[in-house]
Amino acid sequence: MTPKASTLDRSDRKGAAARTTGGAADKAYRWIRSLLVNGSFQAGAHLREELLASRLGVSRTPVREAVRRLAAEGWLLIIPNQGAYVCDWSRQDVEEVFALRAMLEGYAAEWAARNATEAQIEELRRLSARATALLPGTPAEDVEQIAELNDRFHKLVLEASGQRRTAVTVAHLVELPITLRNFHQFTAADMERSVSQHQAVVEAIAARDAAWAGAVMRAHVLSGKAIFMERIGLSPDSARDLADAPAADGTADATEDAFQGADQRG
Amino acid sequence: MTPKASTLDRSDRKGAAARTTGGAADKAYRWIRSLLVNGSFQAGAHLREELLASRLGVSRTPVREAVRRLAAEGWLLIIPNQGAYVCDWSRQDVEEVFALRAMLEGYAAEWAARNATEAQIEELRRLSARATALLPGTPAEDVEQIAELNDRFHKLVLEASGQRRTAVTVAHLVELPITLRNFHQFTAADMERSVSQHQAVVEAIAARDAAWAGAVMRAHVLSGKAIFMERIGLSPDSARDLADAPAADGTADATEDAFQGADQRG
DNA sequence: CGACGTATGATTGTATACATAGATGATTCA
DNA sequence: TGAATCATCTATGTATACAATCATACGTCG
Repeated sequence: MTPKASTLDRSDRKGAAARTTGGAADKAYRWIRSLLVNGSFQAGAHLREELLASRLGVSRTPVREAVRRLAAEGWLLIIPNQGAYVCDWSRQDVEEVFALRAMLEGYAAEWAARNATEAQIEELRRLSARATALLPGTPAEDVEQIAELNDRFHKLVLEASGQRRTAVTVAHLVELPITLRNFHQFTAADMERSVSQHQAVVEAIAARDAAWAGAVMRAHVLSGKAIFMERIGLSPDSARDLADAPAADGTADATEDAFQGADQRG
Repeated sequence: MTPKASTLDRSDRKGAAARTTGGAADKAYRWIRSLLVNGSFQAGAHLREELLASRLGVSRTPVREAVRRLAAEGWLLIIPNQGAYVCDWSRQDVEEVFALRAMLEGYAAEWAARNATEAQIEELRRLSARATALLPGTPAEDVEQIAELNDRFHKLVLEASGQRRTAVTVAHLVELPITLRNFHQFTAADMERSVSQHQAVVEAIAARDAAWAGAVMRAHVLSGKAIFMERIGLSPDSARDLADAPAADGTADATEDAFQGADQRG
């Protein structure tokens, strides 16, 4: 069998084909990414290829590939002949990402209302219901679960839309530190509202009402933005930038420490 | 000096710092990309690292990096342990890209109306005027010029918007075979309309009317889509897909031939 | 005759070694 | 003392060699 499917599953396929045990490059990618997600690196930190490689027990080659991939996805900034630095995010960047997500996911929701299969709608209902069930307690551990359900919900809407380029584009935007760590900042009330909004999205899609679905989804995303901007102060504008971190006050040590909290699920 | 600037100039910076003579990886990237742009590879063709490397006189390592980058940008599809294949584009994909561009560039135009400096507006006027001046003749060579002006115009609007993530996102969408090769399909009338639409965009931005600017830009992009969908028949649906090309009817030879037309500006 | 299992060849994936550019620190001169 | 230059050193960039994996083709078995 030769390659089928035009375009889409680029990343999906790679992830799928190489499952969990895939190549060393994928392992390195997932590992470094997990470190970035849970904020183990401070913004502006310099990632050294050899250090990462030795930590993972692989050579620099696959680490290099992983780093390049992460840079392409917006996690890292690569300066030629100098290395990879953890990106910092200004208030402007954050607002923009949410605005883009609102547009794109709203668009996807419209198409999902037209194209979703009954099975997909049912699955959306189930995800929504499971999140609802987890709401009352929210004993810290469940937050992780809800975040996971939230993630799957949004991905499923994108998939159900049939708009493949949109899905890929959104994936690049969503896979950002802020967005991922976002959910942990939600209060119980916030999560309750988020879950009920998901229900509204399902309802709109099930009713095959594209305009409604789009509007609800846009509102949902922007509502998340509002919560996020409120919770995280994110210093007034542009925050601190990468400038002085690199090697001044022992960033190397900080980088060292970062590895300890890592989940090496390889 | 340590890294400044948050986020944005990721790719820009790399391109800038490594100018034209940069590293071998950049050279390979530009070379392969140019081959993809002018359609030297047929859809579904299998790109072999070693062949590309020997053609360019470098090792596989930088070629590998270039290929991964192009895959991340949507030009190629990488299948683990198998290689990189040139992506094919279905009618669905094309329509989607235009729809996304309309949304994103419309959004950018709105912000450009708010944030553009007088100098930027003046530059937009100049670009628009130069394109108008080239219109009458359009002796095949000028088409290239107009396409170039068109490109700069759109990029400048994105820049003037101050929305950096949007600019990066659009760049990923625009840098697609169809979009690039699009302009060559325009008739004289098409180009005339396109140029006049640019003028309208400038007018709206200069008037600081965000809603107007956004609407005009969206109309402009979708108008381009209409022309494109009409000119290129793009077989009814999904076109041919990658299936049977790889090695059946001498794809290797086709790949060989592709290199001859390449502009090695390295 | 068809299908499955196996062997071979080609290509990608990874490791290691070397070249090169940038940063850091010392040294020297004004 | 300050600044500029140069040497050294670290980390990235590239080349090469080796290992693993997949596709193709053949042979054998049912």
